[in-house]
Amino acid sequence: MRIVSWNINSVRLRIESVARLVAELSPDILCLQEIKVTDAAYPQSAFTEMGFTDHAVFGQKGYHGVSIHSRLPISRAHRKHWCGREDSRHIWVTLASGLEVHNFYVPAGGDVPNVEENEKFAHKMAFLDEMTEWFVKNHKSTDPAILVGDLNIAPLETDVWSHKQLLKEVSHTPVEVDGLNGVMAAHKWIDAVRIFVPPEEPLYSWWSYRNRTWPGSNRGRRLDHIWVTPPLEDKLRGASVFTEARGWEKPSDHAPVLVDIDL
DNA sequence: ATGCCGTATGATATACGA
Repeated sequence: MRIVSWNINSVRLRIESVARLVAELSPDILCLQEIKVTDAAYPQSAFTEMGFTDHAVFGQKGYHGVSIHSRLPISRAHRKHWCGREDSRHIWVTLASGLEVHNFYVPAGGDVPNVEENEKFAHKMAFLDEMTEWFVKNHKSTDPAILVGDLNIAPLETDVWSHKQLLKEVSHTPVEVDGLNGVMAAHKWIDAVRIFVPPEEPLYSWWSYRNRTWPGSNRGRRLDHIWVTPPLEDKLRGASVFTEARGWEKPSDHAPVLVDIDL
């Protein structure tokens, strides 16, 4: 089974890019973030044409929004609000097999990495704390589960183009990395991509629009992740970032991430 | 410190992204 996760940065604007990705990678499950559209205006028929039979959308006007499309039967879809807000940042499905697939869009966190000076950063940190508590309380790490999404944090030194220069940049500050590692440790989440791309090797999934950083200077960050619980570790067969999509016409600033699991 | 570019919106400027 192949799962692909992609921050699409407007699904309506890039629906043809999604179709191209599906044609090239043939995912069984496709998870999108930043769809930036309401449920009512979501282009669901395009996904049916791509071969997906089951759909789950958690949209929002203008901002955020996440969706899951599957060729395998979805038994239940769930949508959850976080931090007492109405944001659409988390949708998850239970497949007929019992496997859960969680799709997240963690808050970006604004510019200033200080919870007292920056309300957006406080929201990001609170979101991580809630994630930690929620998974411990609501799920068992001994059950097979997959978590994907734009987590907006690059945890390893090799997950950014310059560890030293980004230590005080939101997405790579020590307090965010600690928060993300806390989410992982509490539920025994395993970073599937780093099983196949060694931690010593630089790996990015996002390159800013604001500088001409791609592909020339390659000033990227690995903000997009795929995690699995321990029962799935031995079933992992591959994982990678599909970097070339960042070079397509009118690209998203994020590249897709994919994992193959023997299920 | 700022701009760089891109997206969305009761939009011809503004908020947001990270």
